Formats: sequence, C-alpha cells, structure tokens
Amino acid sequence: MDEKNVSLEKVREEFVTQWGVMGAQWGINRTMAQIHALLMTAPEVLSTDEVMGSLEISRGNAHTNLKDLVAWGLVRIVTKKGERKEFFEAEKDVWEIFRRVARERKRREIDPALETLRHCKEQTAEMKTPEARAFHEQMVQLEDFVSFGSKMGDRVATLPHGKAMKLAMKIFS
Amino acid sequence: MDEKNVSLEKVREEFVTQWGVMGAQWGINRTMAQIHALLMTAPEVLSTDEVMGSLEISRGNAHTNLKDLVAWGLVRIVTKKGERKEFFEAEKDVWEIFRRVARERKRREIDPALETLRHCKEQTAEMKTPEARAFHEQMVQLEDFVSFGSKMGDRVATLPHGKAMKLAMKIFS
DNA sequence: ATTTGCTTTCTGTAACTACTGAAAGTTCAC
DNA sequence: GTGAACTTTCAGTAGTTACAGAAAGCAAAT
Repeated sequence: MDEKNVSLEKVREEFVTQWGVMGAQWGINRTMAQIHALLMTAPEVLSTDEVMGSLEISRGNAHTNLKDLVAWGLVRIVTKKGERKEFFEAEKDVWEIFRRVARERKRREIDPALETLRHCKEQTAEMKTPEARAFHEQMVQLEDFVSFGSKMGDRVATLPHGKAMKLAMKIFS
Repeated sequence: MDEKNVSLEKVREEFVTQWGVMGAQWGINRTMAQIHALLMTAPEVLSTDEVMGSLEISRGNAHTNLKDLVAWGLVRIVTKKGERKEFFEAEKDVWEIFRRVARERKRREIDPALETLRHCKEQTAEMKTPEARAFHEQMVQLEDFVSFGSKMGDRVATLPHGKAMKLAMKIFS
C-alpha cells in the first residue's frame, strides 16, 4: 500500500469511528454502525474475517452485527464462485439507505407506538372528568401527529430519488 | 379519587411506560422520556417530589432528568407565589415538541456529523487512486444528503403549525 | 448567624448492553 | 463415513449507563 492509500485509510478510519458515534446517539449499536460505515466505503465486498480484522472485533460480534445489518436491509450477502465463504456488500446509495432505515424504524418502533396511543385514546374516549378529557385530547393530538408523520414517511420512502428531489424543491419554493 | 380517575391513572401509567420504551429506542434516557410523558399529561405543574413519587425514582435521578428536559426546551420551570419550590410544566403542543426536538438533535448530532463528513471529503479531495475517488464520492453523497436533510429540518421547524399542514397537503397532492 | 426548605452534585452500586472466545452446528468434499 | 471450511449460538465477562442515597450548597426567613 503506497503513501496515498495510507492516508486514505486514516480518513476512512475517522469516518468509521464517527459513524459509530452517530449511530450510538440514534439508538443503534455502535459496532453495527461501524461495520456499516466500513462496508459503505469498501471498494470490494468483505468477508467476516476481514471485518473482524479491520475493526478488531471478535467473530461472534462481527457475525451478529452483520446479520443484523442484513435484517435491516442495509447489507447484502454475496457469494463468490468456487468459494464457500459469505461476503458482504453494503447498499451505497444514500437515498436507498434512508428509505430502508425509515421503513424499518417505522415497522419496529413507530407502528407499536401508534398502537399504544390508539389504545390510550380509546380507553379514555368515554371518560367525562376534565382530567380525562384533557388526557384524551392529548392522546388524539399525539396520535394524529405520529400517524401523519408515519404516512409521510411511507409516502416519501416509495418515491424514487428523482421525484423526491423535485418534491423537495417544491417545499423550498 | 373516584373510580373513573383510578382507571384514568392506569391508562396514563401505560402511556408513561410506553413513552419511556420509545424514548430508549431513539437514544433518549428512559427516565427522561417517562418524566416527559408524565408532565405532558399532567393537569397541573408538578414538583420534583411529585415526579419522584409518581415514578418511584430518587431525587437525584428526578432532578438530573428534569434539568435535561429543560435544556432540551421541552419543559419549563414555573414558580408559584409564596413558594420557594420549583415546579415543572411540559410543552404540550405536539408540533412545538417536534420542532424543539428537531432543533436540538440537529445542533447536537447532525451538525457535528456534518463536520466529520466535510473533513473526510476535503481530506480526500486531491487523491487520485480509484479507491480514494470512490471514497470521496461517497462522502460527497452523504454530505449532500445530510446537509439537505438538515436544511429541510430547519425550514420545517420554523414553520408555524398551520403552514406546515398546508405544505403537507401539497406533498400528498 | 442559625435554621429551614429546597436544589445540586457526587460516589458507589446496580442493571443493562455489548462483546469475546469457544463450542456446537452446518455443509460440502473426499 | 471423516475432515475441512465456514456459520451460528451461547455462556461468561467486561464495559457502560443509569440510579439511589447522601452530602454539600444555597438562599430566604427568623
């Protein structure tokens, strides 16, 4: 590896580290975010052993997080002819990454939250005390807002990149 | 407390619990989210002791998280005439809550992330190897996307509730 | 200047999450 | 079948975060 690529690797490491920090702040396992960053900036597909080596993590850890990334739809498994090993490749298109994260978080977190809000709303629908009315109203507000946001997310996530951009322009007009 | 309010309290507890779970998934301290839920659904302002009592948490914990909520702009300190104690009151308007969370997360997390992306982009701007070009290009994509999202957030967050709704309608058209 | 009522900070601990290293499982080759 | 290459699971441990309880700090009232 020549001089130039040594410094590239340094920058890349910085990126991987920071992507990990960011992930952690958003409730995502730091290692998972780091593997994602590593794969996003990898010129070729990587094997589990290569990921282990790069990040200096154990096989178990690498394996679990790689499979989680696959479950999130952010990483694909790739096999090479004549090799039994699995290789991993990340989705690199930012818009596609965004869509998949949005879809997955909606499914895992937003939808269950909406369930709770609906339940709390319904349970208090018939209550007559001022406190209960206020509580009910607050639940209505929250549910409307969250379900609205959720629908927006759906809508945006089904848009292809180009259309999303046009729409964005409209918003700024 | 009569029969009806007993069941209201049960529903409210469910809400508080679930809001806590949701917060945790989004990288927010569970207790902080619970206090927020409690205050959002409180008919009156609450004192530290009342929060402690409701959630069965220690004074230190209640205090720290209340002050964090104030720092996030989600809770206000209120004083009553003739009382030395501080009371707390949550912002209840969902749109306002959203705006404040958006603004704060941008400041705390998005802006630093953008800094890193810019740095990685700049550091690799002059490199000529194909790997470096690809890395640089990926950084450009990411930075464009994040900074675009960030600006959108700014824009949306400055809109009053009504205008935001109109805009949303436009998107669905 | 002491007491009282309240807020803030701090230290040790408990609870939780993430991780390692190894064992067990699978699949294919021979 | 046995072995080799690789994947998956798991139990114990390390590391991290959140928390209780107590001590310290502060300001007003007396």
